[in-house]
Amino acid sequence: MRFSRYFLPVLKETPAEAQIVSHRYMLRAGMIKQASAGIYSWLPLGFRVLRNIERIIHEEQQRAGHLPILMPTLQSAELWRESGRYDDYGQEMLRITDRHGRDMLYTPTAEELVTDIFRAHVTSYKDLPLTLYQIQWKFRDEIRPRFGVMRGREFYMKDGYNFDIDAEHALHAYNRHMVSYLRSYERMGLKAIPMRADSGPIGGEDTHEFLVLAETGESEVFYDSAITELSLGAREIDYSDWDQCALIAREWTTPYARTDETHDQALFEREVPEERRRVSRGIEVGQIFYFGTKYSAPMGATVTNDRGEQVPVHMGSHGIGVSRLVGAIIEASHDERGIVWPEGVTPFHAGIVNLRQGDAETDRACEDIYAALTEAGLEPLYDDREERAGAKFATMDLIGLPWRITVGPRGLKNGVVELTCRRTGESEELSPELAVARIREIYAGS
RNA sequence: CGGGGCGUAGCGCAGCCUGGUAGCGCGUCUGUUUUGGGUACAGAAGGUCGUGAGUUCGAAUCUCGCCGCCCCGACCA
Repeated sequence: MRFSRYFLPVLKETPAEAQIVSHRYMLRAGMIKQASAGIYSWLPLGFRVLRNIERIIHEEQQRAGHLPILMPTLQSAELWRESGRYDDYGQEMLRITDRHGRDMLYTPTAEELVTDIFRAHVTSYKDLPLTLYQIQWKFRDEIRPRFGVMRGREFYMKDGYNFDIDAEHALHAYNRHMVSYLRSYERMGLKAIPMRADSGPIGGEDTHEFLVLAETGESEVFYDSAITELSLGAREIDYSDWDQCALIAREWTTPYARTDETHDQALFEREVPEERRRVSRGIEVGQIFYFGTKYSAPMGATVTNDRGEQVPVHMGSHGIGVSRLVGAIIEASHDERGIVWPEGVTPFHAGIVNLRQGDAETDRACEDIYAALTEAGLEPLYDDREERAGAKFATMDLIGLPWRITVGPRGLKNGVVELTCRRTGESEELSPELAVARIREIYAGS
């Protein structure tokens, strides 16, 4: 993409309403524009990141055997009366009346609708296990939206639902989700810690929240520092292997890690040696639940088991805040100059900075690099504006592309360009061909 | 919803107290200049002062209503 043909309205000054760093940078980098309180439009750069996160989640969900579907944002109140949540959910649920006076609502979550789909089509234990998920807009009429996309009223969320014949199978689904979530966050360059949590309005018995450590987090968290050392890395995972999933889940849930909701100071002090105790803040970026037959029983989502009995299915649900993750990643990865995107979610793989726009040789060198990267299946952002070097550098730093190739007449005289890592600030001079090769290497396999 | 604050050019703000018909910086446009970390000079465009009513000869400024946004609290992916 050429900067001159892109829509990237960067701001030099910070809009007054933005309080936290991710919100400030998202506005300054031209990623979002507020439409009203807690509701945002996504501009091209922000939309790219949102799509990248979404893509990773889709890939990891399907790798775990889960099936993507898409359910409507507007739902009839009827199903919600059936589960009893129409009255329970409270003011947070946005209620709408259609022209016939029918009660509708903008979905805050979709247990009812997915259960309705399930009971209409699944009748035998032989069709289990089944896990359906979607990535869809949700609306929760928060009392006080704030922090940009971190606590919007409208937000983009992955929500999944597993249906299993009994508690043991549902437990495997729970573990499987934990592993698939850990993998997803890792691919996004995030350290997200599963923490024992409260179930809130979803209800249920077992639940973990995934927290990204950041000073601006809304939850206070208490954990054993050992947990931040854990990593899935290149481990081969077989999602149909109950033991492997259970082992990984145990690995991540054994060290003490809880939010203020469930924190137990005495247990914390008993279990964790003092030098490993950490008290910090975290951003919730996902949660998984097992809630048994809470919805299946009242809504009649039953199957016939192998003894010919009608039994309600055991269910769980799982959510990842996709739009919130955009903010959370920035909170976890930025410096005083701007965003530092992890390679997994970056809106463009590399930036090309032309230091002497209009100089025939420099222009051509930039075009060649641009073509070579594009040829390699990568998406560069070429800053071809008539701007001074300083302005171009400042923009690149702000929008946070992890790699930058700087091309100027001075270097070209010696046959070199500069390759700079946004995270470390380290630069090296090398030939244009080598610079392209290095970038290809960095993104190989992703 | 309780408490606090704000709404003036695309963005950041001053002007309001003490009414006299709107200004600064950045950005934008034109030209010249400059070119390896937000260049300099000259010129230009751009505002129903959130909105409705009231007071007044006269309202951005005073009064009341409404709308919107932000911050603190109780709640949440």
